[in-house]
Amino acid sequence: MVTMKEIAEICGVSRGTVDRALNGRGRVNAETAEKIRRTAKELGYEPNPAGKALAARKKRPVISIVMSSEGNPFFDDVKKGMEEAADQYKIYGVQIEYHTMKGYDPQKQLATLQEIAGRVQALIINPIDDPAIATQINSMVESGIFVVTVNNDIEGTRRHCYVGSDYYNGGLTSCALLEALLGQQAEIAVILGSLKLRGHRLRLEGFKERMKKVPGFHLAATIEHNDDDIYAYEVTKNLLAEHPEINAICVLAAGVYGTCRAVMQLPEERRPLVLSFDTVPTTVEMMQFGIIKATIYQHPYRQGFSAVNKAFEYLVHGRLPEKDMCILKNEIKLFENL
Amino acid sequence: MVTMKEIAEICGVSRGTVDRALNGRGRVNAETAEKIRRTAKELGYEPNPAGKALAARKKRPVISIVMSSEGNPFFDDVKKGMEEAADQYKIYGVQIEYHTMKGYDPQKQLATLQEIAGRVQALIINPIDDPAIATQINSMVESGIFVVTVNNDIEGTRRHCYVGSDYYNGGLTSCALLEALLGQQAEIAVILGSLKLRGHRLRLEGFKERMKKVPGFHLAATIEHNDDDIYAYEVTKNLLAEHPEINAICVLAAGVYGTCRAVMQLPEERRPLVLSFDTVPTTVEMMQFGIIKATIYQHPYRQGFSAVNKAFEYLVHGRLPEKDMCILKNEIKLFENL
DNA sequence: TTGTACGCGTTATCAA
DNA sequence: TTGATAACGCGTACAA
Repeated sequence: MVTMKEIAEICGVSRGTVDRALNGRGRVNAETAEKIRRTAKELGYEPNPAGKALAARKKRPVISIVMSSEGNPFFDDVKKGMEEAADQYKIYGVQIEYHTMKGYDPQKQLATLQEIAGRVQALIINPIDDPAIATQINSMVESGIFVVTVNNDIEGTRRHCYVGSDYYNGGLTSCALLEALLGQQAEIAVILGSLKLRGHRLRLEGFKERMKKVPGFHLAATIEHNDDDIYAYEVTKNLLAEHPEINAICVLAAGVYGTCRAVMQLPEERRPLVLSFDTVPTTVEMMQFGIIKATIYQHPYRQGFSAVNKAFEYLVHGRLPEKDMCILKNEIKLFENL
Repeated sequence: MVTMKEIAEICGVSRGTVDRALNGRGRVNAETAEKIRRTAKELGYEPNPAGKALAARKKRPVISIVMSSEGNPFFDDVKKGMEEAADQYKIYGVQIEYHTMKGYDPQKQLATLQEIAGRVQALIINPIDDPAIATQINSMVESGIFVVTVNNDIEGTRRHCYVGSDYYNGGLTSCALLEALLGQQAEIAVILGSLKLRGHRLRLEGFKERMKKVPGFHLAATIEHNDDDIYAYEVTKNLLAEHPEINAICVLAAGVYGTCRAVMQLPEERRPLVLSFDTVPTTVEMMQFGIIKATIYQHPYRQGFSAVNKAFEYLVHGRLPEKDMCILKNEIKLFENL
């Protein structure tokens, strides 16, 4: 473990000079700077985070979290992960503020971003898929704010990192699971919130791609319900009445409860197999009743924890994430291993 | 965020006194000590780890890791988790030493433990299930060493924490998965390493317990292969010849490859469904070939990382684990979501 | 362009 | 029984 002090002694300069050379703060002779950087490299110098943390303590950097989490129980665990991470890092003087909202109105999210833009050092956002948001994110990155997208990514931005699941793979996995459970023949209904949402689109693409390997799979219907349980209930009820041949329902996003309530109205022997995503309380309840056979889990707690962790590592230690994607695996859960 | 300095000012004493009072180093007046402790509590004082790390840098505590990992690829990921955690913590001056061995000879592990007993501050062990080991662990705990069992627990000890999966639940999950994939009828062979190993026993118990819910499930054979692939191959071959009615094989531990090679010799339409545990390279290969339908994953990387994390938290911050068990979930993997 | 000095929170040592 | 002081590694304001 080499320290700046040691490097200073070796190079015959003061600690201040080493600091300026290594951190590119200018005001240092080009040759000596070069020499310092070289010896630092040779000796494998790495700054000690503990020292950094102590010194950076008075800066009190602010991490702002912007999420459309209200009324969406999936985000309860994401937030728990964020809070526990924040708790672990509070001694470093990092401050965290939450901006939660309900629904996916781009203007509303944009307004929040504009409000915080000049005030925060890092942004963790569950972005709404809209050009105005992308533009705003880019301008914030430009101005030196560290940006992490969480749970959903947004294209066309220079955000530093995405933390979340691989939606396309989630669709693949859902279809593969269906094949494993049901065999080669199925009349399938796919239910999702909205094709306007990038994640839902990607899951559907993955699902369809995997379907190509199973000639006996037929997609009887694809339904959008705008994340509304009541609407999902009505639509599913009509669907099952019109298409009694359906023997599999894959809910690729939210609205799980409404769909399940519709399925429960059928006599047990006529109920289709139901697959879902996530493990919100109502989903767990439906697994307990045997209505949902299996669900795909995308580690919400770890998403929240990792997102805050990336921001923290940058703000306190100046470390950029190794990869610009932190992908958490899609896991399959039966009731037994929830 | 209260600091010792602030407490010192409030109580009208020096930082040194506050240090002695709060850390029970003696040599401090009983009344002032009490006063200091009270105000610290009132103000919610918590020591700043960054300061601690800096100050404790020269102590260089040693964490010793004892594992029967050689020749067992499952532990590759466990070790990777340990190494990355160690890397993250090296600035705190923690030193890590590995003692790996091959096989499960209690005397050999005991000798290692006796060698390190007087020299280390923490022990992370994948314990062999033997009374002599239990006794030695207890005596080490007694002498102030922080002990974490990893991947396998051992009964009758006062180890501080266990990090690993729930084996009983793994058995439950394996059987539930079989039911989901195969329906209510199955002639099953269960294959495991050794009933002398606690984890294997527990998985079998869980499996049998879950079987009670499915009257059509019949356990045709239970086979031990002592974690030897060649032996597993031979035994499986004989088994399949004698019991052509077997349509499901659940490998509850290692020997997966040998079993699969035997299954591959059958014509495709006569091959039983195979379930396994873990995702070692040979298992992944067999999933690619479609021989193994699904496998149960117990987060080896996170086991390693968490175990080192617990030891670190104790040695550097003096924090005991909140719970004496850190259970990582059993996850179900198809080839698609590996 | 370079060096000095202080502060961050904790622990350890030595002097009073 | 106490207090003062130095040290740990880094950042920074200020002096030279």
